[in-house]
Amino acid sequence: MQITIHTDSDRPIYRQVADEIKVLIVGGTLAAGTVLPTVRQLAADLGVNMNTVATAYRELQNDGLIAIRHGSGAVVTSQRTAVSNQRDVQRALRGALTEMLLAGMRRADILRAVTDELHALTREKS
Amino acid sequence: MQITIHTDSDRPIYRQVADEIKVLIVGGTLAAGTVLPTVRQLAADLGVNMNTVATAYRELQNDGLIAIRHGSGAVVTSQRTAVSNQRDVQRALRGALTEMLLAGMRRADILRAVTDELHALTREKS
Amino acid sequence: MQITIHTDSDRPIYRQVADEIKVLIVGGTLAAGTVLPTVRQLAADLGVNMNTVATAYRELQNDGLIAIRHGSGAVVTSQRTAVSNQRDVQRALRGALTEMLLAGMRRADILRAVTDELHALTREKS
Amino acid sequence: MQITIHTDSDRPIYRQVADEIKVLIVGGTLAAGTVLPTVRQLAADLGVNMNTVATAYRELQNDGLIAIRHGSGAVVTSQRTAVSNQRDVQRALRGALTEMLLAGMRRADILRAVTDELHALTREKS
DNA sequence: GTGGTCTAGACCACG
DNA sequence: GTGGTCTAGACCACC
Repeated sequence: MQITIHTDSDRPIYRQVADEIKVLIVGGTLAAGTVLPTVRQLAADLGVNMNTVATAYRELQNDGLIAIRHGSGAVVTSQRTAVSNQRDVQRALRGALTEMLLAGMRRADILRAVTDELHALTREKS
Repeated sequence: MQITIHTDSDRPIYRQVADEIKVLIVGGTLAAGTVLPTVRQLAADLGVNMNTVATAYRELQNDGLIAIRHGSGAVVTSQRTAVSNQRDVQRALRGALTEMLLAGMRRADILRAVTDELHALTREKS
Repeated sequence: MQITIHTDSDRPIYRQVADEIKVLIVGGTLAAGTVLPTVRQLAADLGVNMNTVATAYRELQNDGLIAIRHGSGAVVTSQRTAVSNQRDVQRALRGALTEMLLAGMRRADILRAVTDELHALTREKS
Repeated sequence: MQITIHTDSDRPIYRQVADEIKVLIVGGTLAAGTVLPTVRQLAADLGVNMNTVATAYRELQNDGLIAIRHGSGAVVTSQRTAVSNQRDVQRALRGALTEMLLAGMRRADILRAVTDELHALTREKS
């Protein structure tokens, strides 16, 4: 499971972990029935605290995307196609565009940045 | 001033306020020279503490979007003096793209949403 | 950590703290990776409120000089990630020159002081 | 009396006014015995509040540089050659240089900026 | 009356 | 235990 976290970001690590896994599930890369690594193992892989991964898994469980089986890891349970609503999307998108416009970026710059970052994000998860 | 905040959101209130005003300025709704409500006034309107609004205003001032003059309120400055750095841009962009991926949007959907919103934002500015 | 503040000064305490740390970082006394004291610790040392130190740290974070990680303190980042904009530069420079003119220094005195101090600052860095 | 103030600066207007006059006196442009404009007139010239100019004059009086004569303006009284101490100078200079180094400016850039700004400051007052 | 700053204390998110 | 945020209230600088 290829996950990249940015410790220097202001987004909580547990959320980065959860979000990356969510994207994989929603995107179909992780099908229902797939077994996720144990909390302990993923924590070791990422070099983060076990609590952090546990929190991420708990969030995934709350979203109904995985089932945590005591002693035997977690399993992807859902085929949900969306875990974010339109309002959040619009707010985030508008904020990002505003930031880019403030940076003096032109339409072409913005579109290029979007495709680049999109490419980077989805490639990391392949 | 049309600002709505969500106390139950996980985004800090001061940031919600700052971001909303930022969008209004970049969108042109708040033109350069416009006088913002006083800290106390806006705090009363929103039902939050004075300091919370003051923090939001300070952030806008650091971004160069408004000028705060002791004893005489805050005014919107020219957008040309504003600055935004690459870190802020990347952070916002990455967050927005993640949000869209979580909504189950595919590459084409995302690009369309970006161009649409970009169009909407810049059109408002005229 | 050698920091001294002057409560009777007209410069805000949080800015004094931030500026002193900034000089230490740029001068190389605080190298990248160095862990700063916790907010509570430094506040206790200086005899000021926690929030005051937190404000100073936030300013340093906004400048990209330190990275604050929830639950695990603040560390000095590489100077290369730091940013400073033209406004800050001009403001500081104008203030310094005015101060020197008020001290009765003439053009030659000022230029010599600048080169001397510049030499001292960059030499410390090695 | 050629005085320039920057309302967008974070330095208080009254201090800008006071400092500019101080520089003129310390620099010898305004000799002892010279009569300053009335508070009312200078306020009108600068487009600022009368209180602001009055505060500036009061500071000059406290520094022993001028004498305020009730009803007949203010007169330069001193030939003091310095109204700033070495500690303030060093602090301001170090802060400005730190800011410029953070902005990525090289030695040559810094020296040029200093001479440029110095020229601008002293020319304004001729 | 305006914003700036600081304090004290509280609660929460994070690791 | 760490930092983040918010509140309430106070005092000060500024205009």
